[in-house]
Amino acid sequence: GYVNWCEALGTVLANDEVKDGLSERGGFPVVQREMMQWSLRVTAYAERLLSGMNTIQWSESLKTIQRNWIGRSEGAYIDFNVAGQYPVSIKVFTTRPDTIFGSTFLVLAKDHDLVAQLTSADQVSAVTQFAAQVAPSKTIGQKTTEGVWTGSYATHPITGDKIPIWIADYVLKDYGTGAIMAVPGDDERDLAFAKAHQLPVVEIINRSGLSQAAIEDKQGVMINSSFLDGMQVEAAIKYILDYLEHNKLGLRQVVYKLRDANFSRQRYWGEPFPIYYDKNGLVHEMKESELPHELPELDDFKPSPDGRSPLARLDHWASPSDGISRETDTMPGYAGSSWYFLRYMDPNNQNAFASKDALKYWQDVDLYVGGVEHAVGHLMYARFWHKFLYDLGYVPTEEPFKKLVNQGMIQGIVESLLLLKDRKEGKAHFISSELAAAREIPKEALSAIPVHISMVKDYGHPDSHLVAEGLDAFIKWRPEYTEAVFECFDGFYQAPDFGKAVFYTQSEVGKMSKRYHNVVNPDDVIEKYGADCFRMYEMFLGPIEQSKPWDTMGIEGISKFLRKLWSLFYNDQDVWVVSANPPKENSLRILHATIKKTGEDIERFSFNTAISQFMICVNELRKTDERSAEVLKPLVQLLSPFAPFITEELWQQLGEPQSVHTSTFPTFDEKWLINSSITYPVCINGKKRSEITLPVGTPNKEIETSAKELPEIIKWLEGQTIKKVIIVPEKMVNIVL
RNA sequence: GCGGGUGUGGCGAAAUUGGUAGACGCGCUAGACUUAGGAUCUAGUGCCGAGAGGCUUGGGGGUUCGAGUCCCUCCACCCGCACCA
Repeated sequence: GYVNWCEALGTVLANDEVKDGLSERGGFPVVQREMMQWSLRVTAYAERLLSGMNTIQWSESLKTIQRNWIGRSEGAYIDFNVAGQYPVSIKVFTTRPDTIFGSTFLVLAKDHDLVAQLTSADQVSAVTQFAAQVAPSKTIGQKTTEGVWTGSYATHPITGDKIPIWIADYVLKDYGTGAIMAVPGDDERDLAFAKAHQLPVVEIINRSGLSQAAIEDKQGVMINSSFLDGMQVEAAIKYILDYLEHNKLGLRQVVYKLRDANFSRQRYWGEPFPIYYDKNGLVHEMKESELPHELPELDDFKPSPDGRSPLARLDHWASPSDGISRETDTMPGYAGSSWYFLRYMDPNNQNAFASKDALKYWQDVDLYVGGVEHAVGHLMYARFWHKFLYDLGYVPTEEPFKKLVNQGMIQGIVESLLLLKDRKEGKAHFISSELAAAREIPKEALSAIPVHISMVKDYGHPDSHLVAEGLDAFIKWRPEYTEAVFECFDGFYQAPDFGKAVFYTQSEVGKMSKRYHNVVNPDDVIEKYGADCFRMYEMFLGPIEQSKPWDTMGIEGISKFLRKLWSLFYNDQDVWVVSANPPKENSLRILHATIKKTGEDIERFSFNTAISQFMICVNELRKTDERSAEVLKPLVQLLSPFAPFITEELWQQLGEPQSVHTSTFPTFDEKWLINSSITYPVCINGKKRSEITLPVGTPNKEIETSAKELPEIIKWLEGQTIKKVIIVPEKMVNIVL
């Protein structure tokens, strides 16, 4: 069949590897090309890939992306006979069979198989010319009404009317049947096309009385539709489907956008297929005794110019004996990524990918953390693959990934110099962002020229700016601006003398990208602050699923925290200060509160709040001068998933022979969490005016009396009548006036 | 156009079940120590106001003793899909 061929990459690609007619990797043009290829029948699992989503804990957005990709629609096939060419008929797909009486013409994709046969002699030149137009290969986002008449007519299956058959760009060959019955009375695109080519329009749905109902909404009453007249749309759909099926004019059908996935690549690096062809070209599987089938050694990995795999050049391998040839294509990357996690369950097994026992024990992947960019590629194929293995009885679950969390992207700050679009005396005129704001210069009058963040002083700070060195570096980097003037608060500066210029940059949150020259290399951060600090800061930035900007300055907060933590163990003379003395009550209270809070936070992936609790805990412990091992040991254990290196070091210094990472997470003791008194906020009409601390178990009556006696409250109550007093146990007091 | 999501201080954010909005951190301000400070420590820091006090979770409305949280409505931004019949 037809496949996505990318000349530049020298291989075919799966649909999810093609975006807007270009290869996702490299952005090279991709064309349709007829080739003999292996493909995975993912479509056979479309329905189960959809229904399975109800059983897994994935984000709604990710599920939606997969649902859109599968693209299920329920409708019908309807046959239209071609007038004068019996028994030729055109099968169309529609989700709105109820609108059949409004169908005034048919439209085929221009590469539909019947086009040549339907084209009349006098239309041949028009049709071939139109078909030959390099289809603005998926004219991105643009609707078009281009098309031509084939010269033929179809017979309306119910009314028997003759309706013209057209070809047009807006009907796609690879969706449905590649042919539609156009209903300009109820479809925007059909209507636009009908208007452009003066084709008749019949209203078939009365929407009067319906407010602003969108044209696609399945609402309204049928009109001009013979026996359907007067029915509501939903009822009409059901009725006409029964009618079509009963009279053998059509068939209920569900179609999907999802297509079978191409599984052959003309590359060296990939699993070779355990397949060979005999002299008649028939396909055979390799015997199990011949497995594993491994890639042969090769010196030159480039594809051969004829579009065949590099393996095809290796004659003795490709044709091991007379009349026998091997499959020389290899499998795509997603072959391995669809099941590697199963192998982890039993990595040394020589007989199977994993033993029954291992599979029974491990089952599936409990938690998968990954980027949303895999939504329609890897994550879809892995689910398909897993269901297939399940059907064969090789895995115990239908879904591979029970719970999935999409981590957000770390963004960067884009630092730009503002350039006035109007040049000053013919020279480029840059203006400090403070000045531009003060003068209220509109955005349209300015271009933002991204500047490399190494040139910016106080990068990430609100006052980020360039001084003389930065400006020098900038014009050296962008010589076209050598002559430019830079307007700062205290006047104009120009090369070569930037003097004491302070030129403020515009700072915006955006992607970290080479294009914006704002990529922060983790290696550099780790070099300066250490891996623990880097890791913790990434967790501290915000909720895991949210994209958030990297703020270089903020990392100091975590760095300070780790130094404070260290200072609980070593004083500033680097002397070990941990003692075996028992801790005081307050230390135990904060420790156990921290065990509880961070344990719960970890369970709900709220790492940023767990870290904030660690900070509170360390700050509290530092206020005392006790350095009790009884408190510090569990603290090190709590922190070990967050700062694995520093905690391992401290753990050893605490005299533990085993790794902290094999120790068990501490448990909290409820008795250290119970308070003897409670501080109640006292509100008047829901606004806090005072507070009062009372022993636990104070009866409501007493709470109320005490609250009313507070001086601030007395003041507010003066001359007012109390309507009621609400006391929420252990929470608050609200006096309603 | 359809679908998903997000709007809270100068910034990143917290508030888990309708109950003290702004925890924690950055930044900023003042002070201490210091030859020095881009180190450390202390205090302050939502906004308006001299103060009393008022205002405040994108805007407007509602339910409630009480709303960031629930309901209605509008707006802005981000992401995905997009001629899907």
